[in-house]
Amino acid sequence: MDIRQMKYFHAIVKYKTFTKAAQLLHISQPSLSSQIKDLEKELGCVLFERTTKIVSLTEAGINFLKLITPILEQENRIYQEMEDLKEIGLKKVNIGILPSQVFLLPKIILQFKKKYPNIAINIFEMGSKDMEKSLEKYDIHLGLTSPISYSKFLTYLPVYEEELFIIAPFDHPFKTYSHITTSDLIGQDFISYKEGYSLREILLKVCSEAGFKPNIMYECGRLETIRQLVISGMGIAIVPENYIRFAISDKMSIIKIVKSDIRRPLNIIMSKDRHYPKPVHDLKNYFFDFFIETS
Amino acid sequence: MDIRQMKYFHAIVKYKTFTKAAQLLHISQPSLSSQIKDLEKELGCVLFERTTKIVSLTEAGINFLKLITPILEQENRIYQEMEDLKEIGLKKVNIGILPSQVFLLPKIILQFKKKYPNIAINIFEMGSKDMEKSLEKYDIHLGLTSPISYSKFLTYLPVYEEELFIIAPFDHPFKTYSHITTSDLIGQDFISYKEGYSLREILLKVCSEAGFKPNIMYECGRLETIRQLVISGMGIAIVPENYIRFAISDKMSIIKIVKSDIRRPLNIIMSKDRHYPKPVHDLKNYFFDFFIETS
DNA sequence: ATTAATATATAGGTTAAAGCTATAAGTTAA
DNA sequence: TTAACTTATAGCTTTAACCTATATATTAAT
Repeated sequence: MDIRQMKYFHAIVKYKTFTKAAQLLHISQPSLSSQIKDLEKELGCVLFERTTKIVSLTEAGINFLKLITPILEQENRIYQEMEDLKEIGLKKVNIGILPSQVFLLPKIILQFKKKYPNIAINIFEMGSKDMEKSLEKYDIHLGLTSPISYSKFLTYLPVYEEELFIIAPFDHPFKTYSHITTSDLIGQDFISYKEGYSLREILLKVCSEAGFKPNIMYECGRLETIRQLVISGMGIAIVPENYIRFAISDKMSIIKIVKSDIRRPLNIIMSKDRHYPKPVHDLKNYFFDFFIETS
Repeated sequence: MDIRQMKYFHAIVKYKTFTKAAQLLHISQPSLSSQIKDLEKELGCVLFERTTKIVSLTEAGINFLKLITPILEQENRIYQEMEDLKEIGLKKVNIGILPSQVFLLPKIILQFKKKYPNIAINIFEMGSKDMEKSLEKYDIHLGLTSPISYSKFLTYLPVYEEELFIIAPFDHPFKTYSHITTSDLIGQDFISYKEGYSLREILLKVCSEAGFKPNIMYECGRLETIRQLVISGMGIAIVPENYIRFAISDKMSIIKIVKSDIRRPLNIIMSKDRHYPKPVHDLKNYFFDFFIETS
């Protein structure tokens, strides 16, 4: 099967005769007949009921018509989109980012937009696991993440290591603490990120450092939800430095964790086997510089 | 551009080297290189960044990958579906029917299912105009309709002529009438089908017979809505015989229109230039017989 | 630095298939 | 019966997909 044959078939459906279709396709009528014959042989069923006066579609032909239509449409789209791409070079940059880091985007995006006003930035919020998958599927150009595993298809560029904090309800005993050590956390109820998010791994690591398993009351994928649950008194949660720096912090206590070696590494991750256009590299560097400046 | 080339491209993406991909495709490495080169020339952009050690996708390559994926998927589907069709011959029959006639379907479908238990019947309710369009697009095999125009691509098989009735609110003066003549309708408020439905044309014809233009209070596409509006006292409506025969009739008055030559013709319509399989012809005959039996 | 290994690209010839012209065979309408 | 129109067949030509052999380029190891 062949797009060319599909187009031939389509033309016959449109013009209702082989002869007319062949003319419009700029091929001879015998060639067209022969191609349709080959196609029918390959599919194992007759597509047209031919008489000398009229050509009609068989049931199989109708089905085939319905099946090839999206292919022909998509083929046209390919030519158009590749043409667009040639002119602009790059239409949009897709970036993956952890929910805890979205707050630092405005500054970076502003910087990027100044240099590349015509390139759109698409932001995809997701956890560490999904970010690696998205990169491998070429859905995003680069990601800012805290890796929980390492893929050989990706490059990991460390940019920062975040301190960790505890957020607690306003009336929680922790409100009087100036800082927290890991052993203070024993016996507390926790709100945690779900599987595939690095903060979950961090929580487990921190607790295992103090020698206990955390009592996780609730798991979710959105930082805002965690904040609401903490405020409402369901438990305490671990959050990273950048969340504290940029998020609204009223109605809850924020206490730093000290005397722990555990930090949350932030990496920019990119595909190894992908050639990136300049704007993407620039964006990567803006991220990198941002962390150097603010640390 | 060519599905074969798309498959070649896809294989290189998958196996990351030309040599490996060529092996899996059962062609030589130079042939594969040449094909990709041709493809790149046609598209006007480079798809791979090649070094001897690694092959990486360019931005254009990523885009191309995303664009061809649906085509490759659809191609597989074509082979599968055409294979299925060969075995079963016909998987489903699509019929178009007027909303006013759906009530007579159960009996006909039962009859059809007895003979063809493995063929599904898809029912599409629509107005006369849409039914002709659907037939011409091969979306339905046959339609039961009351034609408001005649297309040279369709065959029209008259099967019945319906009497016409008026439905009116329960407290409407018509409730005492044993029958209605067209002149009785002067000055009434009407609920009508919208453009493209034959009952709208019928209403206009009936009123013009009595020499006036109807005052249409509300237009809609669903018979059930019309019934509700009539019951709630918004106006009266013309309905055909088969609606009266099979629909629930409480909470409103139903009065026959007499001394009018106007009937509502019911036709089975089919494509002229389409080869129909036997089950469709049988279904057509079931419709035909049904009307002979019940008239 | 040199060499071995491994990758893609190029050159030139072979083969398969898509194309052509000419003509046959079938159908409809005058 | 014939003229006009259709699709199908026969046989040849041309295009392009494919091959092998070899060149070129890069990496890794000696």
